[in-house]
Amino acid sequence: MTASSGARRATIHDVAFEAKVSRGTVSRVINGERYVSEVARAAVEKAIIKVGYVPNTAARNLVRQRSQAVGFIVHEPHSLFVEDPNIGAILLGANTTLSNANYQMVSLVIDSSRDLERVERYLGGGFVDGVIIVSARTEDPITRTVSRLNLPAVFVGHPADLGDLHYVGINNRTSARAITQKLQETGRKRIGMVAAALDRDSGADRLAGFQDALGPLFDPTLVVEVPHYSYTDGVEGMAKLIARDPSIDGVFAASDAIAAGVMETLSRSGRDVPKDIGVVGFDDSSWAQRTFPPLSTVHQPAAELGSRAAELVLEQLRGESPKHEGILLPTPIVWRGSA
Amino acid sequence: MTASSGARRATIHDVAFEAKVSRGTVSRVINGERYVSEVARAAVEKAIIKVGYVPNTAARNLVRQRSQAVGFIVHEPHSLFVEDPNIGAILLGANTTLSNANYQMVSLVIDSSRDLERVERYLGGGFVDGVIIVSARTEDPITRTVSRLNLPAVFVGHPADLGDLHYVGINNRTSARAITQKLQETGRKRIGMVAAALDRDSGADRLAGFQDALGPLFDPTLVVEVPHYSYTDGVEGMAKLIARDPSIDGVFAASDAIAAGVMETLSRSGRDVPKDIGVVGFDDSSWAQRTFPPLSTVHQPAAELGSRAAELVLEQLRGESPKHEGILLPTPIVWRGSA
DNA sequence: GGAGAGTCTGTGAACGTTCACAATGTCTGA
DNA sequence: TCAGACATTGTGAACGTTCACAGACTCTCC
Repeated sequence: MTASSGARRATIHDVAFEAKVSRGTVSRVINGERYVSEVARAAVEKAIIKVGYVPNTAARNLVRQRSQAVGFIVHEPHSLFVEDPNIGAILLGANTTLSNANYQMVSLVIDSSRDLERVERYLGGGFVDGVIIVSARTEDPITRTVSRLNLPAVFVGHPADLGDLHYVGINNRTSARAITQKLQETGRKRIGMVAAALDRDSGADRLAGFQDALGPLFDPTLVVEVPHYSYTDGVEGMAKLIARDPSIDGVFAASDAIAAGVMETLSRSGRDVPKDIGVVGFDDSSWAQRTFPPLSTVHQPAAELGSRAAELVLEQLRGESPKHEGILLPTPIVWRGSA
Repeated sequence: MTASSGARRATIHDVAFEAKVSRGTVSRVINGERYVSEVARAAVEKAIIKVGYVPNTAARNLVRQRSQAVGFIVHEPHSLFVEDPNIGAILLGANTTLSNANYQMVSLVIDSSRDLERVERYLGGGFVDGVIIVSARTEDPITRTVSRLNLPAVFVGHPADLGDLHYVGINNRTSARAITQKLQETGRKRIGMVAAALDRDSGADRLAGFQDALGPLFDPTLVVEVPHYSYTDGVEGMAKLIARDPSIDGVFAASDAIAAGVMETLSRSGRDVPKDIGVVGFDDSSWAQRTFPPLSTVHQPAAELGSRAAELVLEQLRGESPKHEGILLPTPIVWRGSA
């Protein structure tokens, strides 16, 4: 109950009084412990409903010395956090799993070094029992922070210097190789790539996979690097690619948003997709269905990524040390009309 | 500190010992109260840094009888919560303001009646001190719940039956009228509308504003109703509009996402925007810049909506009763190339 | 019939704050 | 010089839980 509300909130004492047992017994019932007789349990359960008892989180957290909260740390510009459907889906997946386990999720966006400091203070202050970290880079200061604090952590994606920290991700390299091969099988000869976020493991691995697939045919002039996985970067990247080689007939875009931008540029330059040129993307986000024709892409199980990350954190919180250091989720190819 | 970490977390006692003052004085310094001498204050501040003290939220919340958290309730399907850039921006604005005031934000999505029950339990359990409610409908059960619990609440938007509950929003009706008039001024004669979400005040008001602008020229056959503010609804809505009157030369789409769908259909039907037909949207979300040509639309200050809502909740939490029952934010028209 | 194991229950202490109150000191003005 | 106001400080109690421990009871088996 809030301060403004008249009625006092029921406590464990009220339940104990109502059920004619002690605090201890009520506590045992609430926490599902052994050593409670059937009649006591029934009486307590009835009393809980009668007085409308809900445990006080603050009191419980105080004595148990934890916060019952998990931090969801996104190391990206604010705007991307809002727009990127991928991050949104990861967040939602994590949130669902955590709240089912009665944990609260606190989102923390790091957009500046001031933010970083604030987040580190927050983590050090014991406001969260564990963290899920999205889109960390290699040598990310946040990685050191969680190591130092000895805070149960799970990364979505896996920067190179993760040490023995846990992660859940996908194999960007083999997935990129697979979809590039599929694109080759449609008979394309001059295949380029709009690569992005090369400071992130995901970006670098997608490029590597692309190169794997092409093998000796790989031509570095047909690779354009752009900073972000964004629509506008796709628009500009494709323009450069066309300028470099107008005869290009296939493009692997490092993300669906980029692919949407790529298709925009292609349509403005009068090229027909997929007749003149085939386009494939990566993520299978909501972008993929907004393009025309709909995009062939790699399905990234974003929501599951989030919920598996949450599970790994919960395992550590329960004191189990997860069997796997990292989990890689499968990434089926979704073939639509764009290639 | 976490249970797994060795070092004990510093408490107020450690600070008091270090600064050679009492608990009470430390508490006064932390909470910025009067009646602390300069020398005591300085000693305490120094000690806090030395021992690395961070207040324990659980203990504080326990004695103060509050949770220091605000619920962010979204009454929409999960998927919309993730995709809709508007809701995302509102969320971000609210989150920023709340965390600056040292409040935590807890997102709660209501997608089913089971969710509703869970959320009501959560609110009744005192887990939040206040709530921000997004996209409630008229006669929404959540409205009754917050009234009953006497929980400080602020709505984003204003369903008809809000009573004396506070809200922050925009004037959908006058904004819709203004942009429709602007579209008329470009010389269009046959103007239609793809209306959406008529069960929501926003949807109904946008339609009303459209009708206001057209006055006697209003022709109900040129209004198509679709369920959601979504891209695919825009695609289908425009197809119907063309079928009803192929000579249509102007469209007001109830949202930017719808407008993007509308433009997709127009491009497939071989119509040029803005030469053959002018299109205007509503929201000024990221969609508006993804279309080609970029969309003329009504700017909805989504982030500010969120932060103002948060401010209103915080005011109530401080015991002030806000001066205004509702706040309406200005909505400038952003004129780009689509009309 | 008594030892020992197992089950069930109640109680005091602790978690780390805030808050009201009492005690002390200092200043001001008559 | 002293009353009263005001500033400053310390202390005990309370917030609502959990947890360890001790005590009581009930079996089982020799």
